[in-house]
Amino acid sequence: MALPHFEETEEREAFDRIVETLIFLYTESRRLTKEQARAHELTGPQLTVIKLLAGIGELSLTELSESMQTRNSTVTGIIDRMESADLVKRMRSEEDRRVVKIRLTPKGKALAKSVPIEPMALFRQALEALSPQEARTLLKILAKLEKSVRDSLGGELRPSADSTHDATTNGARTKP
Amino acid sequence: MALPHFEETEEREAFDRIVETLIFLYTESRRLTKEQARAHELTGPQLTVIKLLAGIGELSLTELSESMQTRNSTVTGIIDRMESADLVKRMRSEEDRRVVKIRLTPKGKALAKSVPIEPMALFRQALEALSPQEARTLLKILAKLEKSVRDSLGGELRPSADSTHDATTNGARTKP
DNA sequence: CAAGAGTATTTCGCATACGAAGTATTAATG
DNA sequence: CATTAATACTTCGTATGCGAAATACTCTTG
Repeated sequence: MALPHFEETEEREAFDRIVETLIFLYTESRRLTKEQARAHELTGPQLTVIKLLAGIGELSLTELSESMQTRNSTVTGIIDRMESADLVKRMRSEEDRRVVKIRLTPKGKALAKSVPIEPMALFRQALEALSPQEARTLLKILAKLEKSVRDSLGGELRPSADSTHDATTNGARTKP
Repeated sequence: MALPHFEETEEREAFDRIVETLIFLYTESRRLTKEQARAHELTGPQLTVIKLLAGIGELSLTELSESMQTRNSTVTGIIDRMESADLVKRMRSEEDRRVVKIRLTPKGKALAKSVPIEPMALFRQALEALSPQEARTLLKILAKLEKSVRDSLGGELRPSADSTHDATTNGARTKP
């Protein structure tokens, strides 16, 4: 417990800078995604929905909300607006009538093909500045942080999110 | 240009996971900050404002919005609500009458002292799981990413943000 | 010093984003 | 089989968060 005071302060500064930079990267990527999506009459989250559905075909509302790391009530609104714009349609599941399946309409599919932008493209592009070695190291450290966060959150986490890594996330994986 | 196809795919996967994890860390930290702030009748951004002002004393609206990495119009609303709650007060600057200076009220100061939570506390706490070596490496890689993003954004960035590192950010630095 | 360019904030409309409560449906329990 | 618990969504109210336009003021130039 007798850590030199100097190093402790230095570490605090480093932590501050890490948090700061992380917020910058996230915020700026999001902002640019939104701006680019706007050129195609879409919002950021709507672009994410389109890319997710184009890759997978059909998702329930809950699957969508988990992939996008938001709550169901948020996605309900997004899908409402996309349905009004005829980009997407809702269908009740046959097996479980509580479930709503969401699919692209022809218009939605056409749009998915014509829009080249990936969600969080800015961030992806920035990653190419890293050497493969650095990318691996970054991933390893982030995974450790993720584990630490999940442990400290304990039971508070959304149920599905704690298994492996299949939450497809905002970063719409075009081909699963 | 003749990279083995295998490695290229692998790298894409790694990029996806990095983006995914980053979003997870940001989103979950934000969510918990909000939840904890609520115990003190505050929202997440309001907590950030309070911690920033408690550390520095007085900030203009633009300084606040840069520190929080949001737009002026967003902060106007946050300050409106905080002013209604008597947590903060607006004062016109003497030197430049366009500028609005924002300060804590006595009630705001009291609250700042009684609330132990730092914004993004979850994320800060997770950082302690890293070794000093890992923290240094993470910071270095994130800095590289930040530079890459700033370069590709070019002139699009908010003017003040490209100087050094004084943007205090969401991660309210209590003592400047 | 007057006209125009530039800056700081606000206002407005819209789209997330969240939690709490409500509804419909399915599963679990006795 | 009837309750009760659990799950999937929706609805509602509130708070961001953003860009575009308006307002008020300051700085430049001629």
